[in-house]
Amino acid sequence: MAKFDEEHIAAKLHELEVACHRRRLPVTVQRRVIYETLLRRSDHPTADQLYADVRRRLPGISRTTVYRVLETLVELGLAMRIPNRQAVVRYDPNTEQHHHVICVLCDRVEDLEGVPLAERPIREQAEVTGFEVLDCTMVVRGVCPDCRDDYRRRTLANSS
Amino acid sequence: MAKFDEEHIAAKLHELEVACHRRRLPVTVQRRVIYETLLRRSDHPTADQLYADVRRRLPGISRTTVYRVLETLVELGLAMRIPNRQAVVRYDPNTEQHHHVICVLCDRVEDLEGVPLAERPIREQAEVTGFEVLDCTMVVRGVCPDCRDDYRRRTLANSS
DNA sequence: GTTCGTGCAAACAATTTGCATAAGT
DNA sequence: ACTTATGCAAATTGTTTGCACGAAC
Repeated sequence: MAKFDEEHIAAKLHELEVACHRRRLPVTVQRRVIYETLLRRSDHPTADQLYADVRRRLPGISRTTVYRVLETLVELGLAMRIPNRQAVVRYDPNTEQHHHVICVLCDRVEDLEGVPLAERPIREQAEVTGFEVLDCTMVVRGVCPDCRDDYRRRTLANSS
Repeated sequence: MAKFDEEHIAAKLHELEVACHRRRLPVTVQRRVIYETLLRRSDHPTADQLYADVRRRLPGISRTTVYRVLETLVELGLAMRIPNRQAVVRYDPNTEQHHHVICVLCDRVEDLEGVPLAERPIREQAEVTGFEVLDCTMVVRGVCPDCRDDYRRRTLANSS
């Protein structure tokens, strides 16, 4: 799995180069390191979490750059923003269609793979509104295992 | 339709009173006016848009109160937050299950009613991750009619 | 009368912008 | 050489908090 990961990361970094060349954007160290850092995390980090992480390899990097590079990655189709309930953007390097569960208490995000979505009816309905559909994602709100006890406690307190 | 709307709004305002009593929360003017204003809009307003609107009826109201009351409405189950790509929260007084299309350019939100979602497989998959599922919504990203030309123009420019 | 809400001002956090400098091509 | 990105500091935006006063039960 480790070897596969390295191969996977190398392949993805190559994709970054190709995408940059196609758009005539320079392949900077920052872009490479930020993308690689994002690829190595599976926890859908926020820009600030990535900043803290990237800083260890590039101590001089600025927070601004992290924000800017992440948006560039989104434009290049190499990352996606996850819509979440808080006013913090989270990023995911997996741009294949998949869904997310978000904990309503701690805001943790988890992937839901292998749920083929019946997109057809949604696309059709969306086109009734005049929208041109780009993609659809399921956002599942829930309570993660770590917060379950806390959640039960609160719910009981409210219904009293 | 107008008469129905008024009846509908009266019924919903009554729901607010019931919900407040049940939780032993005072039914304040602000709560009533903010909820009614939200009910009369179908554009999924942000807290700030509602503030501007509510101000006309309650000139002395503070922005803080609008934010606080909206969160109370969510807790009471009378409104829901819509996850959107920007760092701005939007509110919807329709708490029935329904989905949303969001314009990637202007961030406008439209309802998608009548798309029965096959929730079963999603819930099952979510429970594999250990999450207790509360609800699931489809988030469709797309381009609204007003932004379509702009979008086509940008896309062509990028692929050149 | 007691509890909870409201308004204000100030704090905060996440994100964006303008501009001079430094890299990448 | 030329273009585009980067780093810094400052500005902006959306939202939250502490506290004194006022309204609802």
